[in-house]
Amino acid sequence: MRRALTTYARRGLHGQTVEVIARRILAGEIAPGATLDITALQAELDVSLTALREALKVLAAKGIVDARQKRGTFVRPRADWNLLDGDVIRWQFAEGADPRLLDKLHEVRSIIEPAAVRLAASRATDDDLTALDGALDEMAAAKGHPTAAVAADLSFHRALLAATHNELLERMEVVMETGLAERDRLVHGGEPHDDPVPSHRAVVDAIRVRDATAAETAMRGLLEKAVRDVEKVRGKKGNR
Amino acid sequence: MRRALTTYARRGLHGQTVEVIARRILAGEIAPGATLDITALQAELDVSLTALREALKVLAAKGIVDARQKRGTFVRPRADWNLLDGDVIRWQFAEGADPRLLDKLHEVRSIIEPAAVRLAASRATDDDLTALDGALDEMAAAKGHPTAAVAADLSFHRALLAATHNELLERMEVVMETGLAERDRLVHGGEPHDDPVPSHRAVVDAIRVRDATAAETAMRGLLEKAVRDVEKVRGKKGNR
DNA sequence: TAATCATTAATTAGTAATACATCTTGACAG
DNA sequence: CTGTCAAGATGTATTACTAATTAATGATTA
Repeated sequence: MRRALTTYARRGLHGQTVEVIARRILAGEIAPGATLDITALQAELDVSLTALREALKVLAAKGIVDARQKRGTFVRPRADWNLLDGDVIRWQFAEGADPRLLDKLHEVRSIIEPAAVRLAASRATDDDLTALDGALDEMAAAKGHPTAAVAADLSFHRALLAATHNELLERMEVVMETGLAERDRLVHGGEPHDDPVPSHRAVVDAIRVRDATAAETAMRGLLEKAVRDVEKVRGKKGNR
Repeated sequence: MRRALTTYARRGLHGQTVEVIARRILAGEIAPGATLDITALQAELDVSLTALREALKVLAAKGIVDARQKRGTFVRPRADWNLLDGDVIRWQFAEGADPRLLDKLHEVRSIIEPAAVRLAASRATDDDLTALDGALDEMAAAKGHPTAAVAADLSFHRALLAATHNELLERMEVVMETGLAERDRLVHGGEPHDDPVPSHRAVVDAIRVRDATAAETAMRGLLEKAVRDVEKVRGKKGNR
């Protein structure tokens, strides 16, 4: 059930190096098109050239930087970044994040999930349903424990995507994961929430009886509630 | 307009090393869970340890391998792979590809694109429409030139996703790109095709007049045609 | 005996110095 | 004005080494 938060290995000195450079770029501190001063970075971060290069290879693999002989290592245009990469999404939230990112993530989620429940309704196996029930139990048990509630929410949505039996849809998890967690973080601290279990159970029940339309409707209900929750918090905090 | 095919830098000896190892893993030659014999690989590919390690960093960044001290470098379970990464998708098609991958890609496409045209209908700017018209022109000019036709098709779908003004949706391009290209490759060689321009123009026209429903309908028509084309070819070739 | 803690060994992580390959720039010739 | 070639800058790769991490093993102690 437990899952790694990052794809690349974050262990060791080298992992920190990746994080530091990535956050600088993602926060806009180093702008697209700018060439990285390798020697300065090396001195500042106090790492060897080899270690630094390995860190940059990770960023290159995610489309963030590119190294060209004689021209240097530079930040690629944002259009080339692998925004569907879990690490890239996470780094964006780290600092100076565009608040609209959350809306964009939600937009993707509200495209994927209604379609996903339809597929789940036609393809879910007994194991999938067991996993979904498990997530509901987890959600019920998490009442009053914000961290556990977020984890349960993620479990539910993961189980749902898994029930589509389409690997690619399943991996959309990374897009939703951070958004979901961020939303939960934002929303918590508001008034105590109404029990999320019934609304989620409605989705599972519809999948169980293979009623795609009912499942989709129930899911759209969840999505609308998510929007209302965020709007409520934003309104309170005076954000637009 | 031209765009890099890979995200990581494929230049140099190192780039080849990544490709070789990636393809072996993606083709199943090195199974998930297996530990890589670094020294053997080094000898076989005739590269230095450093170069090999940098290549492995690229794969690590895409969630394909993980290196743990004392335990070795091993292939991560497929569930951890960044399947939404353009390189990973491309590598899967390279050899021994699961034919169902194409169906999965199409499934994602048929979820994303109808939703995308709805958004495009409400958000497309004049520039977006110009880009779409340009893609239609390209498509018209490409008549009889398979390669150019594929390129034009890709331009169209890219312009469409761009018109949603959601970066994340825009990056779904990588998921569709390879699938689209692969489908076109598969389908060409069949009988001469009917002109694709009118059906695509219908989508653009609906977007221009901001008729989301008409745009969605037109898009679903395109998607169904895509399915029929592939089925026709598969039936002919005796594939199931 | 069973639990705990220290030792060992295997393997990746990191350093450093150096040589190599290749791309860009710009000079020069046609 | 255009193509070719040389120089130099800079990323790429090699080598050899040391450090850190951790699974497994064995010793010690309750």
